[in-house]
Order: sequence, then C-alpha cells, then structure tokens
Amino acid sequence: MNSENVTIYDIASDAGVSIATVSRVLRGEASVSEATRKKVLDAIERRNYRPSSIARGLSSRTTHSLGIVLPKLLNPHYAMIFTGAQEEARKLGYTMSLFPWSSLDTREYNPAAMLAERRLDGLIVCVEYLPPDHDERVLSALQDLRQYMPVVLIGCVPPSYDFPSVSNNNAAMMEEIVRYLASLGHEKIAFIGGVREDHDPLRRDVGYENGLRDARLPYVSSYRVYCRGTAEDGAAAFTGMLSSLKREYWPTAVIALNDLVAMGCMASARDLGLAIPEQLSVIGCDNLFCTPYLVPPLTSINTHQQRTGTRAVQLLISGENKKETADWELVERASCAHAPKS
Amino acid sequence: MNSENVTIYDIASDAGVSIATVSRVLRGEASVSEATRKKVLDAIERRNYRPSSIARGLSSRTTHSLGIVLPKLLNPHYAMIFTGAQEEARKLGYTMSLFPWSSLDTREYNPAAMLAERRLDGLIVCVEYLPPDHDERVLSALQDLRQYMPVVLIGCVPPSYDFPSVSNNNAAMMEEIVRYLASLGHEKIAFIGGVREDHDPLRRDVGYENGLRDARLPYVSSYRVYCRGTAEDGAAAFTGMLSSLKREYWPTAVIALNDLVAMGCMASARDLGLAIPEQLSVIGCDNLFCTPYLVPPLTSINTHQQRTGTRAVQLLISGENKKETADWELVERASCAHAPKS
DNA sequence: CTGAAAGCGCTTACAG
DNA sequence: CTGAAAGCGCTTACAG
Repeated sequence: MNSENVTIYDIASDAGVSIATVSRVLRGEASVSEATRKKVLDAIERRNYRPSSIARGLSSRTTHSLGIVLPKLLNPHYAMIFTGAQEEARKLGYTMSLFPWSSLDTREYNPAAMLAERRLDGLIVCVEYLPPDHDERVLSALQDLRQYMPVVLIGCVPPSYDFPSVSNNNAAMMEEIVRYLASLGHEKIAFIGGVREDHDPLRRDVGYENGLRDARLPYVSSYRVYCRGTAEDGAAAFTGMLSSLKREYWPTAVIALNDLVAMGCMASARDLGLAIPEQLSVIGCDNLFCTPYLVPPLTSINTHQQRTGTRAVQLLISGENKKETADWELVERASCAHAPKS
Repeated sequence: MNSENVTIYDIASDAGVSIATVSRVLRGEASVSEATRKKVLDAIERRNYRPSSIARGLSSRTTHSLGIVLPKLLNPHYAMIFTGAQEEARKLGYTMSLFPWSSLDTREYNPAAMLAERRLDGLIVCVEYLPPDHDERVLSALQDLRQYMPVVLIGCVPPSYDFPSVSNNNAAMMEEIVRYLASLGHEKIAFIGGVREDHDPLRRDVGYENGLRDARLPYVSSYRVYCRGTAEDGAAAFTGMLSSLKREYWPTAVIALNDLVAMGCMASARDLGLAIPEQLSVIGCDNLFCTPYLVPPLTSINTHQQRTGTRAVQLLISGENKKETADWELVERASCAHAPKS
C-alpha cells in the first residue's frame, strides 16, 4: 500500500491536461484527440492509477454494485442462486455483494440500516420461511430499503408483497409431488421440515393439503413434522415421527423440505433397517449436486436456482415491475418407487 | 425509491443545527448536548434518514467493507470459507463482499483493476491450483492490488509469496494420508485430481511422493491421474484409470483431490461392482456436509475452512504480517479399511 | 476537443 | 458544546 494514493489530479498534472480530460479518457468518451488520449493513458500506466469507485459513486450517483440477501450459504441451494446472480451481474457490468439474512431479520433497531447506507444500485432479497409474526417486520424493513434502492424479491414471496419478484410456487410443487407419490400407490405420505406456514397460498403446506385432497387421502397430522432445514434435523424429526407411531402406520413415502432433510431421512431409515425405495420412498427438493451420488440416488426437484438469480438481476437492472414464477421440474431418480403391498 | 434522497443538510436544517453537529450525533460522539442530540435524532427518525456510506467513505477514507476472492461457490468448501470470513467481518463491523476468482485470473488487460477501484479496507484472496505458468501473472495482479489495499492470502500459498496468509500445507496432509493408507496395508494407492503441481513444496504431489517414499512404495505414474475438481470429472478419471490397467494392478486405495472427486470415484466404483471399503478404500478432502450421508460414509480431511476465513479477516484487520498454517485432521469414516488380501 | 468550476454528501480540524 | 469551511476524488454541465 502506498501511503499517498494517486488521484486524477496527479494524472492530469503528469499528462499536462485538466482533470476533466482525464475523466473523459477514463470513461472512454470519444471526444478526446488521440494525442492527448495517449498522453493520459501513458500517465495512468506509469503511475498504475486506478480511479476511486467511491468518488465516482458520489459524483455520478451510481455505484455499479448490487447486493443480494440470502439466508445462508452453507446450503448449496443458496450458493447456486448467488452464482447465477453474480454471473449475470458481471455480464451487465455490476458487482454482486452478498449479505446474510440476519441483516434484515433481527430485532435490533432498524436492521436494514446498514444495507440502506451503502447506496447499492439494487438489491435482491430472498424471503423464505417467514413465520407469520415476522411478516410485518420484514415487510417494513423492505419498504425502508426500497426508499434507497430498487428491490427485487426471490424465494417464497407472499402475493401480498408489492415488489418485482421471481418466486417459487411451492404450493403447486408440493401438489405435484403428492400427486406423483399417490400415482405410485402411496397413501401414507409424510411431509418433513419447515415451519408452520399455512397462512399463505404459495406455501408448501397448502399444496400438501390440496394434493392429499385431490388424491382423496386423509390429512394425518402425525405425518406432518416440523424441523429446520438441515440433515441432522431431518434425521431427528423422521426418527421421532416413526417412534411415535405403531409400525403399521409408518409412512411409505416422505416428502422432505429440501435435499438436506431428505438426506437425514435416508440415513435415519437406513439405521432403522428400512429399505429405500422398497419400503420407503423419499423425495427431496433443490436437486443439489450430491443427490445423484446418494444411495439410492435421490429424487428431487430442480428449481433452477441459477436462472432465478439471473432473472432477478435482469429485473433489477431493467426496472421492470414484473412478478415472475420460477420454473421447476421433478427429477426422477431411484429413491421413489411403488408403494409396498401392505 | 424517492427521487430526492435526504441528506445530512436536510436533517441539519430540520433540526436547526449545523451539518457538523448532525455528523457528530451520527457517529455517536459524546460531545453533543442531550437536547440537540434528541432534536437531531428526531429529525433523522422523521425523515428516515440513512447517511451515505459512499460520501462517508470518500471523506473518511475508509469503507468498512472487505472483499474475498474465491474460485467458485458451488463447491461448499468455499462457501464455508466465505461464511467464516463473513461472520468475523460482521463481528468487527465490516461487510464482506465476494468476488469470483476470474476477477484476477483472466488474460485481459489488468484483471485486478476492478478490485483496485473499489477502495476496500482489505482483501482476502484464495490462491489455489495455480499452474506454474500462471504464477507470475497472478503475483503481479496481487502486487497491483496491494498498492490499494491490504491483502491476505489463503489456500495453497506458495512460500515465495510475501503476503500475510493462512495457508494449507497440502503436502503434509497428503503425506499423512499416504501413511494412513499404508498403515492399513495398502500398496497400490492412487491419487486423483488437480493439475500437475510439483513445483511447490506445499503442494499435494510433493506429499504424495514423500509419503510413498516413506512407506517404501514405488511411485506408479499410472496411479496419478489429473482432473478438475468435480464429481463428474472424478468419476471419468477413475474409470479411465481402471480401464487402462489390468485388474491385478487396480489400486486398492484412492486419494481424491476433494470430496467431490471422491464422490465421483465412489459412484464409478459402484458401477464397476467394486465394494467400498472391502475392495477399494476411498478418501476425500474438505469434510463436506454430505460426507457422513454417503454410502459408505466418506473418510475425509477436516480443513477447518470457517476458521481459515475467520483468521484471514483477523489478520487483515489487525495488519499483522503473519504467515499461518491452517489446522487439519483426518476424519475417519467407513470408506477406508484394510487392504484386501491379494 | 479542452478547461474552469460547481457539486456529489459526508468528515474533520480549527475557532469560538 | 457548536458552527464555518476546507477537503475527500471524482463527474458534469457550461463555455470556449
């Protein structure tokens, strides 16, 4: 680090021109003669000058940097969203910074303040697993942010939120999954993971119930177990459910909130001597890189996370006020099969 | 978004004080009377004012934002490093932005320019898998950056690089792995993944060779297969190696560059009807979240990625010019066993 | 094609 | 305890 950073003034005086001219060649304006352009470029090269994006940001009122708020990165699901968003941002000449969800969802005084202070050119916020009582606080944080920069929402976006968004219709997804399992003859279908979230028409629980109803199957509360989204939690929840039930009532199929929870269920089933898929079908969600390498390979849902990231950036930059729904599709692998004859 | 952002001038005039005073309460200076502090705070609250970190950055010459350059996020290994770094940064009052490795490693004119332009308060760069011919270019990019901000290196840092760093001694790690497998009676030990990297004493190939030598085992070129770090590549490389060898020469143990490559090897072995660990021991690296859920659970190396991220941030902020080595340890699971009787 | 000057929104000595 | 003023390093009309 040199103690004294070189500035546009240094370059101007080196090249014998005004700072306005240096600024012009920096921004690639055409209206500069070749001769002076060369002088300036030489001076820049000689001093290894890099214009300060901070100063530029202050005077031009644009930073060419975007942000994305994600719950956590340790689930590769979010890493995929980030990757998609970052690559698209890069293509459009922006950088993408990542912020943890806790920047929004704390009970401290004005949690979004830190985000609002950096004058980003736009922000993507992933809203997910919001318990009903969090909604109001989160919404007001989002309104706050919007005052300072455009905001695009991704994740399971409540329809009542008036923001441009790329959202997942988790309800429709669940409905299809239940239909798929029912078509394989399953009647005891468990659903593991998440928080109670039946307050919103796009949430999984709604689709779970609709799917059961369509298949004329009863809703069995014991088959709906809540837990957080890790493999450990999934294993514990699944084991807990089975241990509370006489064996004849054990589910023949389990839908996991995500692939991590599904992995936990699979491990737990293996410990209990339940063969997958012969005695238990398992289906996850997110289509993580490791799903094909599990034993048996895990059936999952491809939610096209990278595309979600890409689209969110495009909406942000274009300023379109659109509400889109992310595509998704069932990826059949070997973890689901016909229900065992009872 | 309001078209006209509220500034410190608005607050000052609302509260009937000077902008200097507003600035003082903003920064929590003690030398402000309670009465005026309250007036200012009220005005801030009323207008929902958020100071611009851009303007603040320009005048105070510090941005409280750090950056980290990582090869890719889709391997959870890097997500763990990032998470560790981000959490520590947050604790110390900084934000952490992520930049792709390609910001450094392109052949375009001055790839590090974009990074240098944002006046970060510090940058962590993960250097890994640098083929010999890249070294010079990367090093000069790093020198460039250093001119504008403190830089801390992580990953497999060449000892010749004169930067503060938290590096992995991959050579020592490999040596221990080979020793471990040799202690289980293995004599045909393959090593899959990475690029040729024997130019540097910390690299894996060095440790591989040393380990074999210690165990008085021959170095068999056919057992050293290069590939990139994904599961698919690992599977293809492993299959390729076996198909080039008469069965009696098939390795009884394989060391994978990382867990992804190990997963590929396991899948490939399963396809070929090779039982793990009875006929083939497999060992990965990074101890990814999914390793306990593979069948059999994968023996791996815990490289304490989060701690690496944490330490790197601490070095950056403290300004210590230390070269540290990251801890690591073997995590034994079921994928390694005694060599089969031949 | 080029320069002088104002302005972006803050912080920070310097006075008082 | 508070204010006037200079300055951070750029961009951008406005003249010429």
